[in-house]
Amino acid sequence: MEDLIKKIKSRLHLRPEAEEFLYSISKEKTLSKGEVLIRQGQTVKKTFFVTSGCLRSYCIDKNGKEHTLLFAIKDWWISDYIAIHTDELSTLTVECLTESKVIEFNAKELDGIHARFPEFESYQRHNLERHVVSLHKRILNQLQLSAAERYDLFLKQYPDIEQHTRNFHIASYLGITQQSLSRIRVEKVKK
Amino acid sequence: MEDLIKKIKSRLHLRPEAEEFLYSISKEKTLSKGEVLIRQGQTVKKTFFVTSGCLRSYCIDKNGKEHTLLFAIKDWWISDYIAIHTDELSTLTVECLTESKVIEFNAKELDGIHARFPEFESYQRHNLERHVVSLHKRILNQLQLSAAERYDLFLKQYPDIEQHTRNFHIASYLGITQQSLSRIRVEKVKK
DNA sequence: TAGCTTTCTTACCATAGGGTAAATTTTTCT
DNA sequence: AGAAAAATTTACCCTATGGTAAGAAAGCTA
Repeated sequence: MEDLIKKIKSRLHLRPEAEEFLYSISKEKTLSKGEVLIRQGQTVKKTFFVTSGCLRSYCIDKNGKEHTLLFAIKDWWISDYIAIHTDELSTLTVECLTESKVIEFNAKELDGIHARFPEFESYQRHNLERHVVSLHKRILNQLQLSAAERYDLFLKQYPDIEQHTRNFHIASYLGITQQSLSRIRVEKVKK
Repeated sequence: MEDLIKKIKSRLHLRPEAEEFLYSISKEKTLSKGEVLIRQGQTVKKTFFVTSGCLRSYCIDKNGKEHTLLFAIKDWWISDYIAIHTDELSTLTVECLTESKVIEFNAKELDGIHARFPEFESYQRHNLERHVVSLHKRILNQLQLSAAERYDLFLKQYPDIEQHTRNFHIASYLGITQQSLSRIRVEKVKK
């Protein structure tokens, strides 16, 4: 929990009452590899702040293939925000890729922080703006880069994620098969 | 400008002073087809609310190919949010696809509305949350759907956009060439 | 309406990446 | 450590999409 408090404090004066509120609605959890926090098709009420380890969110398409939306490591949030903000059933599964520690929140309760402590509004707005920017960039990269270029960029942008993931997770994030990724890796070594 | 005021009022009690503030920092513009509002490589200070017509934002890759990030029609906002929120030069070009009317804002000035009228914070947070959801969905669609499926979905989701755009614009949004889109359209008719 | 420009279609061949399956390597579990 | 399971690599062929180029259609402009 200290990690989250520290992260918030780096950008916001955190009143003791607000800190207390956060403690009162959070639950720290240690998860083992393979554990599933949210399962496609169920209702989603929770959101998670990662303090160690690595998780990913992905969907399973009609042919049973997995497509990774997001990896989350230390200091990232993860959930199914599509489900949370549209009140639909989850389209995503969130699973643990390594033993991890997370802080669990009920998303609605956490959202209540904005009404109680309005200073969180602009903090959260800023977080969302940055998230939007990273999504815009990802879409543009997907449109204009080859698979090999996307892989290079991934390694450069997220060196800390690669350590925790299997290649087929990365492939499913890049939008290619693991066989293609394997070929790309071979070509890289040759150079 | 009434369109924007109306849109805001549908979700927020808009104080007269806030409405006045919006008027004081906005400028209505009529644009002709082909006009460029933001050009790749320049600094970006403006953001636009569309009241009629259609615009798009796109980047040009190292081979000169265009990739469309967004179409904007009535009641949508458009700018280069990557540049605005990272203080970098624009990676995007924003151009008019048809004669259009927009309301122009200086992005920083507009941002000041949150400090002056804090009720806009949660309004904007909600807008950003919905935007994030649509971007998540777009990424997942890009990962799991074929080009033909993405085209069908585009027509279904944005019937009002298709009227204003050329096919090669849509192709560059879907991540395919206009020749491929042409083939897909032929196949659709056959069925 | 004619002429010019842009967009769309079609055809051809090229290529990046996919699907299946088997062999190999790595990881996990006991 | 050794066995079992999972992941990766490799090979083969296949398919969706790309690139180029030319002709047809549509849209603009005078």
